[in-house]
Amino acid sequence: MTFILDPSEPTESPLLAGLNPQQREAVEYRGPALLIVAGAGSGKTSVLTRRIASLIDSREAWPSQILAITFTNKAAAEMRERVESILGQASEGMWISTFHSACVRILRREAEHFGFGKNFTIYDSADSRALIKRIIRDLDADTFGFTVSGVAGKISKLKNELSDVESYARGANFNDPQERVFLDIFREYTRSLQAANAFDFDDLIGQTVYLFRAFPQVAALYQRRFRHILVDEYQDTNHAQYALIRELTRPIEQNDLPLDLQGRGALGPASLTVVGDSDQSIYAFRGADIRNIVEFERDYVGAKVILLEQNYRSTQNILSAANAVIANNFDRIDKKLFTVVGDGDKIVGFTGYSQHDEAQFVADEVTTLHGEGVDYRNMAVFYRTNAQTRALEEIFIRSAIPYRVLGGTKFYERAEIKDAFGYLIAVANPADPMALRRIMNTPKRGIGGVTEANLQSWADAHGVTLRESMRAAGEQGFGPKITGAILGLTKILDEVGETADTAPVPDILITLLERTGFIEALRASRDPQDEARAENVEELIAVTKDFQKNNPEGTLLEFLTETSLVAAADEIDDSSGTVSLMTLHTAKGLEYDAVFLTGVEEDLLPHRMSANEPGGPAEERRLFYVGITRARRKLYLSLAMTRAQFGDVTVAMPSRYIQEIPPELIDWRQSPGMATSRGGTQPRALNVRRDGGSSGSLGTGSGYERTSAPGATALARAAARAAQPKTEWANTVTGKVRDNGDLTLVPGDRIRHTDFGDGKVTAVTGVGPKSVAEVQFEKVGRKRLLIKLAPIEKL
DNA sequence: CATATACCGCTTTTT
DNA sequence: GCGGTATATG
Repeated sequence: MTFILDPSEPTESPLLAGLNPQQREAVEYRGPALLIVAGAGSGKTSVLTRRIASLIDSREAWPSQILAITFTNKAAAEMRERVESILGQASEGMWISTFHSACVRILRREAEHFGFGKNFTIYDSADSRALIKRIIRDLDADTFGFTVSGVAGKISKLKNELSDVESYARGANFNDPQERVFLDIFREYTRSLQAANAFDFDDLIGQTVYLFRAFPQVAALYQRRFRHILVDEYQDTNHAQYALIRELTRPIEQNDLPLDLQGRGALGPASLTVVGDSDQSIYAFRGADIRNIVEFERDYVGAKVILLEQNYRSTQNILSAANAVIANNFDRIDKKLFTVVGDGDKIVGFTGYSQHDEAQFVADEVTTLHGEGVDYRNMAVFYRTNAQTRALEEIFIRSAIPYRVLGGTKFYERAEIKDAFGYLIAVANPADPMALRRIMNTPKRGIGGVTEANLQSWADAHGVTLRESMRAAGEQGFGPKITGAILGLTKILDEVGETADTAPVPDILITLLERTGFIEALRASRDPQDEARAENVEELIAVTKDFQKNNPEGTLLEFLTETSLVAAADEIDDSSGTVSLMTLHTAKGLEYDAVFLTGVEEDLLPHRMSANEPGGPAEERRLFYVGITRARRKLYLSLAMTRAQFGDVTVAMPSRYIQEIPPELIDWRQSPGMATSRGGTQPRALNVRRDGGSSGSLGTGSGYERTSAPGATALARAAARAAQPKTEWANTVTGKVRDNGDLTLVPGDRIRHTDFGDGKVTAVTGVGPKSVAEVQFEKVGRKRLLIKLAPIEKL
């Protein structure tokens, strides 16, 4: 974040140095409630950190009286660092964390008040779905048309509204068999979580609210502790989160205080600061309620509102585009971002013939920018859906561009990693049957589905947990081999479990994996993929060692908590020197010198699925707006004319949002209007109806003349599909991955690339499978290629 | 009970 | 174009 430093200003306090008047007021204002309406890039993080620092610096608050809620753990860590660097001291006791992390912390301390243990498991969405799937099967609910995702979505929605089984039942229509069955599922789901000593993601918030409401003396504990509460990204809070803040900012009832503190004068409500921008609200789909911010002044009477409109991040061209786009959302308070840094470069537009072509454009620009001195870590590629990464990754690998995909969080989703976690959870929380089921027969021990079901029904009949049923396997008439296998596993879990609270996490994991032969089984397997799986598990061991190094006192429970609550953006490693690839949602709150916004097409952005939802297109527009405003200096908008979905090719149309940007702000390298299905140069789609006609051609053709391309009209679609082999598009890149084995190249070699044609190697860097050739192609210029994977042959 | 094969449905975004 | 599930076979 940069600030304009005006040397003429008195520097009365370093806390206020370089702030504009509104920012300054946001730091200094004192009162019960403050809403900071902060446009994109208006320096709100700096304002928040300085506000916290100033509260501590002036002795108005101890660090331990501060609770700051951020959207990601990474943002929390950064905020803590910055507060500490301003104050020049550690700020012990300050809570800066996400909603979910803060609630876990509270719940671990207080869970025993209402029938949970502090060692509860956190079910991620995959766990929830697995449980729901089981319940649907057990209740034969699929015959009523219930799907796992449907039920999961509905339950999540209800929990975000703080509904539980009872309150839902009160309003339910029992004449509707569907509703009765849903209620059964919901009830069973809730019961299962309770029995498993587990919370799902939504429970973490909802149950904390329940805890505060049901146990006022517990609430008073936290109301008394947190005197200053600050919430970032307030526009994306849902009802449960809103209620949580509401509970924490309640005046404290005298008789809820411990006796020795009663009668020592009333303690008013904590002061609340929220920061948000309704134009950046992009989580309505998961229950975020924009009214939380719109109605803040009504909820907190006497609240002060401060507007931050000056942008310190982007060039004026980027801001003008952003302003123009968001102005199309009616029903918003008009707010115009401005800057004093000047127009900057134009936005660059590009239309590829396929998503590979588009990806190649992005890769080429990344390489060019890198050549101009822009570090890889200052570039990011955004997209609407995770599926879009495939083409980008393919091309990036071949172009030898270091990149990282955020939020695929593939690692923790891998089966072998979930299995390893299954062992850890089984040790930490013996009541959890889901973890147990995962590992019962991994590695293979001959305990199959039938045995598992028998163990479960014995458990149900005797009213005990699955784990206890396993301990009693000897009484259940299994064969000697199976009984031995069950008891053997139980013994290992029980013995390791005794050290669960004290032993270092890597020791626990290694002991479990060794005694169960988990890794050994993977290594011994003849499936070649199992070797990679074994390596992944080794990687997990490294992760636990890392954790223990950073948290010498860290326990298994803390490790499990930390790994359950990672957000996509937490994975960014600022020192890594890689280009970041992420969804537009993940991009919120981040900023980069150069931003590539890809797939700006109808049905993708706005996404097809959002079309029918009320408020859908407007939310998609905010998403686009968020993407644009992440860019500091260079913004690229790209799209493809065809996109492969489900394997076959579909025609894509430029997004309506592109038209909302004043044309003079965009420099089209290859405009959507340049090529049509009929092989002509009719303007395509932009400002044009589908039946042709002409007007508003954007950009002027330059260099790329196509003889044919997939069609833009419905009529042309069939013809395009039948007639066009990909190879006819000279600028496209084939989707094949190949392996050139040990092919070595030296400068001077001539090569032929399936897409780029002939060229001469000018330099070779790197060793072994990572060696990269720099090639001067005759037609398309200079490119970097990963020798092992590029579709090339030596001439 | 484990392994191999065929098929279906699906993909929006996330803590 | 994939991953998960249902089915058949050893």
